[in-house]
Amino acid sequence: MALDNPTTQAAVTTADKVFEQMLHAIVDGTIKAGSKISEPELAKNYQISRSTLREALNRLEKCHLIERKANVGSRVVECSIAGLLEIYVVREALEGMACRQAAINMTDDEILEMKAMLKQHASAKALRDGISYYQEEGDLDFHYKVILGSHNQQLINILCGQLYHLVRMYRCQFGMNSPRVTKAFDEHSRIIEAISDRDGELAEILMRRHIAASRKNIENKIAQQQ
Amino acid sequence: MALDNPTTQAAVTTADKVFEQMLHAIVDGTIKAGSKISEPELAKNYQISRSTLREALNRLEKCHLIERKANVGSRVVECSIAGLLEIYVVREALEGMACRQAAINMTDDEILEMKAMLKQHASAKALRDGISYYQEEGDLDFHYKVILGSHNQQLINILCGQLYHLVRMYRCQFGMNSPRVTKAFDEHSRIIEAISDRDGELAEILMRRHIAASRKNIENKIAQQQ
DNA sequence: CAAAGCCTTATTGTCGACAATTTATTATTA
DNA sequence: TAATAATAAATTGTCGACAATAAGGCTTTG
Repeated sequence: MALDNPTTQAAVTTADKVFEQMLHAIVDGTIKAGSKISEPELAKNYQISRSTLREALNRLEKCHLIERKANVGSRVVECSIAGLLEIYVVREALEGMACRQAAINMTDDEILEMKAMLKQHASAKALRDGISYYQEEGDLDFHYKVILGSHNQQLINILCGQLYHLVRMYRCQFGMNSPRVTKAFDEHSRIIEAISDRDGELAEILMRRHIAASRKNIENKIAQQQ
Repeated sequence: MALDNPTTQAAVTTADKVFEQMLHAIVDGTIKAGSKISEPELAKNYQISRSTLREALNRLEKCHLIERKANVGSRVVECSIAGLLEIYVVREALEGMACRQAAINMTDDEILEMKAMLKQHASAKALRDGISYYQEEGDLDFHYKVILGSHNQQLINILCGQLYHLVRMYRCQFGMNSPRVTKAFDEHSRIIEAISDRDGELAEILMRRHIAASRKNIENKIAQQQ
């Protein structure tokens, strides 16, 4: 499945399974943003012990999806405009660098794969233009592939392991089917081109612009609403 | 104390205290890099239950200081040249952006504080030139202040909360008293100047060069040794 | 003798209960 | 009545024990 996280290995332990269930629930808002987490209640719901639940909570905390205070408890993070913009700033820096590294470190096979993926997205886009949900998945696919292509384990961990869960949460809860799909698609093409040319400097610049454009798009939307 | 982490609140629970003890032990190599962690053994050493120890281990995992495999156990991370260079790449991207944001978001008071700190470092440096341990602390102080000055919670969490423990670990275990102290000091000055001028673009460029210079310095050292 | 399979041992994952702390409620007092 | 103090309830932190899984040593077999 497109949105599965390439850094997480298959869930073997029950804590892992509960973690994944809660992950989805938090991302899609079933467990509401900002809500308090009651350990006894959730443990009963999932029919597990509190120890196991706490293990799952620790994994969620690693993704910055919940926050814990000693002797007080856990809360799901809030989704605020300010928080969203903060994430964009981090993404601009990190994915820009990931893109530069990808231009250096990607294998030729990986580049071919990316081109194929983009071609597939192109036809899917032609098919159902405007409907953006699949495009959103495609967008994440693209960004994942670039990040993985950096071959930098730290970058991969931070971006795919933690930050992207938050990104998905915001996309779900703020319902972003942006009108940028077509433009974003072109930008993706040029980025792949730069990577293919092994031009790390250009690749970084293009990726940073690509993400900054998304951020500005959001900022404009907000400005309009007010 | 200079090296204390500004993002971590005072340790109240015993798991917190054990976490801090293990943190120091791992950073300075008392608990060897790459070594396996035996839960029963450590629990006995610290005279706590395994549950509490596991809580501490989870915090260490959040800092990427240990790695866990399901049903197998935890290991302290290895310190490799490749791993160190990976961190520099991430720092170049993130601290560069943090510096840009600091130029935008720092208060005038914070900027004054940074200037004062630098002046203090200058006198301390004149006093004991060449001895770099204190300078290392000063260096971390400087970088911390810039990161905090970004006023971006995500940046602060990633850099101060996780990555900097690893940075300190590498510094301790690879024993880096680089001959770059003087040069680094000048670079710090120029960065603060750019921030003071509210020139985010320049501030980012200077910080990226500053970190890239450190990375290249290491790469050269390695190249010489071989 | 080497390799595969089984068994023993040790380690990790999970559970339920108790202790410590916080939060909510009630009672008291100015 | 409002604010404070004391008390009760609930929640989190910690503990020790059991179950499930993996690692190491042993036997067996080709």
